[in-house]
Amino acid sequence: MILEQTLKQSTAAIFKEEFGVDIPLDSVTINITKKEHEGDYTIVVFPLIKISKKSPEQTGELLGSKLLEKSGVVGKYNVIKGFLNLSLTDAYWLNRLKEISENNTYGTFPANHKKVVLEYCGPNTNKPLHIGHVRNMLLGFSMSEILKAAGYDVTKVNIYNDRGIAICKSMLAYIRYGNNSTPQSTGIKGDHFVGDWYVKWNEKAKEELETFSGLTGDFDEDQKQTTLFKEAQEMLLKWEAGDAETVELWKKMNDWVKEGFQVTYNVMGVDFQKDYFESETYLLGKDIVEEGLQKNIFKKRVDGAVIVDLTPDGLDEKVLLRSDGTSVYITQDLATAQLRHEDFNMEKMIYVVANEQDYHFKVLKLALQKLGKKWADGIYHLSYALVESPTGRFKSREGKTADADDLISEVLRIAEEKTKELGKIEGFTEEQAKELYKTIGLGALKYFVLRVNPYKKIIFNPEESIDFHGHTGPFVQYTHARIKAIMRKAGETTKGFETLLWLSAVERELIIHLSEYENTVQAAAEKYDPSEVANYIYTLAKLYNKFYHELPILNAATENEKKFRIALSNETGIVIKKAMKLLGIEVPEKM
RNA sequence: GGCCACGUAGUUCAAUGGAUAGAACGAGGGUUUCCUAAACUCUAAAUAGCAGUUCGAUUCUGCUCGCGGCUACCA
Repeated sequence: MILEQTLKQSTAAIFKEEFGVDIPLDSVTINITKKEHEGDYTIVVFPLIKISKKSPEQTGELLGSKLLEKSGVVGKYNVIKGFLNLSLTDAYWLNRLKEISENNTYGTFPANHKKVVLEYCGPNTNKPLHIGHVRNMLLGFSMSEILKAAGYDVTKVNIYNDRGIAICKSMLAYIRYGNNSTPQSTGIKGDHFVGDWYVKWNEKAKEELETFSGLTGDFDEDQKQTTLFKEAQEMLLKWEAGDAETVELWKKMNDWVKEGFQVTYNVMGVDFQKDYFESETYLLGKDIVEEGLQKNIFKKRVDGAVIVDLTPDGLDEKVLLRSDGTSVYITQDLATAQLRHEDFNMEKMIYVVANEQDYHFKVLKLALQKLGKKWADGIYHLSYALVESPTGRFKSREGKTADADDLISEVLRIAEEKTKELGKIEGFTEEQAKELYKTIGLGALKYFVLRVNPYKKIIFNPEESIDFHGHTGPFVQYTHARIKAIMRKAGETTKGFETLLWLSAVERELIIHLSEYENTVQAAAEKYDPSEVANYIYTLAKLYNKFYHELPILNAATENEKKFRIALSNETGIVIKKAMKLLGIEVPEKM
């Protein structure tokens, strides 16, 4: 914040004056004062004693007295060991609150005209979305909101892995056992419908394997012996050859899947401005490989495969094109990256992809950089850890517990149950009640996922339902609803307040925290980390509840105090709503 | 084997190299003639281990142990 900057500068000026030394602003560390000590901000004086050549206490005392004298905002100070605790004047904080509440775009930064392309979700079209996609979508969507607030021009894109052997397995099982059924005829959501045929294929392949002997026990390996696998491979070849019948079925099934996904996207509240399809890009990329060969950056190995040698960068040799001239995964990613550069000419390209692919993205970025593509510097892999069950990684065969749609309906069900238990829906229409369950249920789920730092794995126990108390989405939502109740009662007659007030500790803490919001948005954008925002909101809500409990608002002793507390409540409500929006979470007016 | 993450109360998560490591859930106690008790409040409870750098280390370095991922002409 500006204030911290000011304090640093004042400190530097004082040191210049007292000791004739220019100190770098970075050497002044300022923290929020720990609550067991008196003060708002704390300057750590240890790093400064080398210059002052005095004890930490003396240095702190000197700096404190000078700041008190000159800064105009410091009301008092105390020194404990090497820590200088500064208390700013009540007037400063009251004016700060005014400033914030008069700023309609508080927490949103002016447009910086930098274009960001953000890829997230990246589903396969042979099975429904699972809990990993949920984390991905929440991170991706939230990151786009945060970057927008930080001033970036964000375009969200999706990538569909819509080709390959897996989808052929679904198609094959459908042809054999599907009897021309459809999602419509069966009432099954499209992505689940297609996923069921994928499961069917696996079942049948296992049945077939029972007739074999001399297996390795590794299904991935053994399945290759089955006729079902061979047929799927044949189908893939037909697809690649453009066989009309195969392509038609493929399109039909892909459309079902995408319709199904769209339903989930809508519930989750996520969207995309552009879709990319591997089926359209998997053949591209050879030009880029050729370009690399021309420039002598890539090499053709004796067996004919094209590789990039990344051993100087601490990585390995990586194959970019098979010896038979066909593409591998990274070939198309090189192409897709190039395509997006041409489509958007972006400054940054963010990939929200699980950390299993850390290596892949290192290679991708390096390969493009070696080709001299400057825009590749803007590639950032927002890597996140997997969601695991207490017993380890969710396997698709564990089925229901990891399915995204099941997870969502479960959390909505719990929201309904708990809300009814608490008798919170008096006066709600059926429609409004449904809306509330959705708000709260999704709020719980989204917050649960987003409050955790992306690089940390999330342990999710499907046996224990997601919590609605404590450090949760509903807690924050409840705080917002409380504030709105106050605002409804306060009406319009209480605008503005005089800054001649004495602040209590909670009020002061609340204003300080509100004034940290801008920093939080910026930090979250810089670190690509929505959990910064999630943790910020929790502290804000927690402080507000404390304030609400300790002090009367509508029944405050004086009219001015009342106006001030209403303004403080109002602003807290606004910031909660804004910040929750950055996480893609709605907040209710009543709950 | 090599490379990359991670390891904090019983559990799930916090902590720009700074003070007595914060919360939540769970456990045990308290608060409702008072603006929504999905709240507030008190108590017990943790840095995997060993060295090193530093005035100061959960944070940086090295080693050990543990867990996971990557190590494909799969995606």
